[in-house]
Amino acid sequence: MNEALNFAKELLKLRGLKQTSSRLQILSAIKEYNAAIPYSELQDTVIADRSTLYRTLNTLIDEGLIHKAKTEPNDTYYAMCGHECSSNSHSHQHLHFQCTICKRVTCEYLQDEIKIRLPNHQISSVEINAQGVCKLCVAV
Amino acid sequence: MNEALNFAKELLKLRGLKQTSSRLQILSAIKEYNAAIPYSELQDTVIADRSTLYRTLNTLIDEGLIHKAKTEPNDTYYAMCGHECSSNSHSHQHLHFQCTICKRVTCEYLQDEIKIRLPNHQISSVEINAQGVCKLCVAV
DNA sequence: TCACAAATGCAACAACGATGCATTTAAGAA
DNA sequence: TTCTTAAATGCATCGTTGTTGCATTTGTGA
Repeated sequence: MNEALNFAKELLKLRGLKQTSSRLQILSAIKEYNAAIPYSELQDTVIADRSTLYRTLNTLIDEGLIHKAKTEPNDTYYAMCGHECSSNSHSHQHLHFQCTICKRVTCEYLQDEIKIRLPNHQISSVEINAQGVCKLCVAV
Repeated sequence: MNEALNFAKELLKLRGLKQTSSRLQILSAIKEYNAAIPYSELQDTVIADRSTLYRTLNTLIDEGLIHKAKTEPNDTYYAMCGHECSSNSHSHQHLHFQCTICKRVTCEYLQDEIKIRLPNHQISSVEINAQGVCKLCVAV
């Protein structure tokens, strides 16, 4: 009946990856968190050596299962990727939003695509981080 | 005849700040670099204790003289602010661009302003980081 | 030249992130 | 089910970034 765990197992099977303890724990934790999960939360939750945690996170990123979000001043968050990501390419049509009140970090998809042009530059990737007040905290 | 040093002195005088050794060194170094300067470069260049370097950088940021740019995966750069910044507010109508070839980080001002709207969110600040190939490396 | 607040150097500490190496484990083959 | 093997893990260790407390030094204005 552990929904997040089943999700993690399915996802690993689908991508042809080993179902190791740390992978299952990490993916479950992210799934259950319902927002980008802070590294410290993973550290507290996942039962594994710190080096294993880092290595596994990097593996999952390389495989296109999760991605990283950085916030000011210095925190790292992890979130699930969509189906469009793979070990070949991460393509994220979203930005990362951090609420200055509750500190939650979420992936927000935009209706209008953002085009950025710089004369004489070839832009290959753009990363957008926004800060403000989220819909839950606005209501208060 | 040291232009960058004179610039640093003038800037500090203009803002009513003490002309200390680390401030002058840092501002001169940034001015001379002609791009956002990596922290490691400051570390190698500025003759001061590491803690002084950090404290002074934070002071200059607080006073609105410089600002920080972060790049993937984990580097911090520092650049001059425009006149519009002060100890009260940093307002940056630009993005940070890092060339994947020469690694230089520059502040790039956009002609068309970017508006980002998220339903039910109050956005207070937006930070944009772009990666690609700069005009110098494109030519090669 | 003096006084004082501010800046500095030094020491120590914490967190993040990486790596080498021996051991354990997941998963497919026999 | 058992065996095999590559991959994953734990442990030890290292380096960098960033912070803080405290005694000493320095810049500036009187």
